[in-house]
Amino acid sequence: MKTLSARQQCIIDFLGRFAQERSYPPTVRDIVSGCDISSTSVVDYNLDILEREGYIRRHPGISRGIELVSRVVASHIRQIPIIGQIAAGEPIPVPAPDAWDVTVSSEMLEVSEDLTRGREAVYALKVKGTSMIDALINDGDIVLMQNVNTVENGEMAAVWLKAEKEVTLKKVYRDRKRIRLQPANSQMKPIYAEPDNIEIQGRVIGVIRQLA
Amino acid sequence: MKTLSARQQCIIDFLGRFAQERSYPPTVRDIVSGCDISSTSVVDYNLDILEREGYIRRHPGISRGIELVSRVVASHIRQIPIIGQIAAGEPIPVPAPDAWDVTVSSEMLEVSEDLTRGREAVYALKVKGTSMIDALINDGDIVLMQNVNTVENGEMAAVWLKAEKEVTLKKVYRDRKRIRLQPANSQMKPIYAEPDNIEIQGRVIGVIRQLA
DNA sequence: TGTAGCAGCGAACAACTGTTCTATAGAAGA
DNA sequence: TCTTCTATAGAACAGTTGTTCGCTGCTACA
Repeated sequence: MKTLSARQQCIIDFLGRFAQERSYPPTVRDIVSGCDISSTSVVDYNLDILEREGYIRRHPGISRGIELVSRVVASHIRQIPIIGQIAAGEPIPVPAPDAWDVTVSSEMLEVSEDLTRGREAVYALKVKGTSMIDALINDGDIVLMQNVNTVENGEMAAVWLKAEKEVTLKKVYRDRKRIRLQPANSQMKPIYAEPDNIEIQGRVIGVIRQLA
Repeated sequence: MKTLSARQQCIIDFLGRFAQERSYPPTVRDIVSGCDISSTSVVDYNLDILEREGYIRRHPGISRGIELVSRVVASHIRQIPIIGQIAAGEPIPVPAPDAWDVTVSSEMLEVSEDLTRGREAVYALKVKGTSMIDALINDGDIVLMQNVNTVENGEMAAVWLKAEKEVTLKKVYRDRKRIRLQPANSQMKPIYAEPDNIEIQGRVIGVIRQLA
């Protein structure tokens, strides 16, 4: 990427502002008036350069067919339903099939696609209490979960301990016969469980914490 | 809002899909082919209804001038620059004024407005190492920071300990003469510091962790 | 049976808009 | 001085696109 001329910088800025205010891209002639340029061909000329340098993407022959590539990301927003809470003493709520519906769930969380990585069946839970401290998760945090019944070795999961009637967030490892549940905080010791005492309730794919 | 006809529902869906895939709205004729309609006037007719019912907004005479109002979501998204990393042994990078620029920063993070709460001067840092464990922050986490020099009592801040040449994330309390730095993990003990040994480098407003 | 309203169709117009062509001026280099 | 490259300007063309108009078929209702 070479350095941009003042005019090219102005065009990039204008593209961003325009798309922000209205919700569609500008025409070549919009840019003419927005950047005090006196000919559409000058805009065309500079847009070609900006595309060659990778700042924008053009769609030939299509009106308003200009994309700001750094903003492409903006369209990859995902809405996640917050379907309940997670606490040590109770199993996590199993998401009902219609809970995904945007209109049904009361609270929605908006995250970028690169946090969910395109996974299906993702939902969110609010953490109640400080029992997940050893997973580096505090009271009030929001946990992003994926609705699965099994996890790979080493993945963080919500595990229901049947005998203890307790849910815990741990990294799950299969050691020979037993299951090793390892806290995210490596300073803490793992606990071991019999395979038929645990139930994987979901995979933890992320944590979001809001302070003050 | 009345219930929509199948055709109107199809148009709404198409508007969403189209804007998602490309990053500009469709033309009337795009809708014609996208919804198997045989005349542009039918689209025009139904768009008018959709606008009257409040589902979309139209910009007369402007090509691709159709906004999906229910997807206002896009405007609740904020782009945060990831300007560097935070580790125990080095001061956190002070954001240069132009680091906010979308085109300048290499990596951007997208978060919903309710995470930043409309604050100014917000940036993000990637956590390097496990030295922030007592703040319940792990290696690889992303910390959302606000560029301020002072914080309220009890707020989490990035504190530079001059003598120790170390940055740490703690809740800051002013106790009589000394400053008490309290870990987020309430099981951990606070440390105390002299006022002229510390420098507030920013307020921590959130944490994002991505697993597996 | 006649009327009114809704939904759709096809064609056409006029404005909008991307693109191209020619020309000009300055800077850099041979 | 001549050439080349870059940046700009104005004009024109052709395809794109929003909008309108007349017409048809259907249903409901009196």
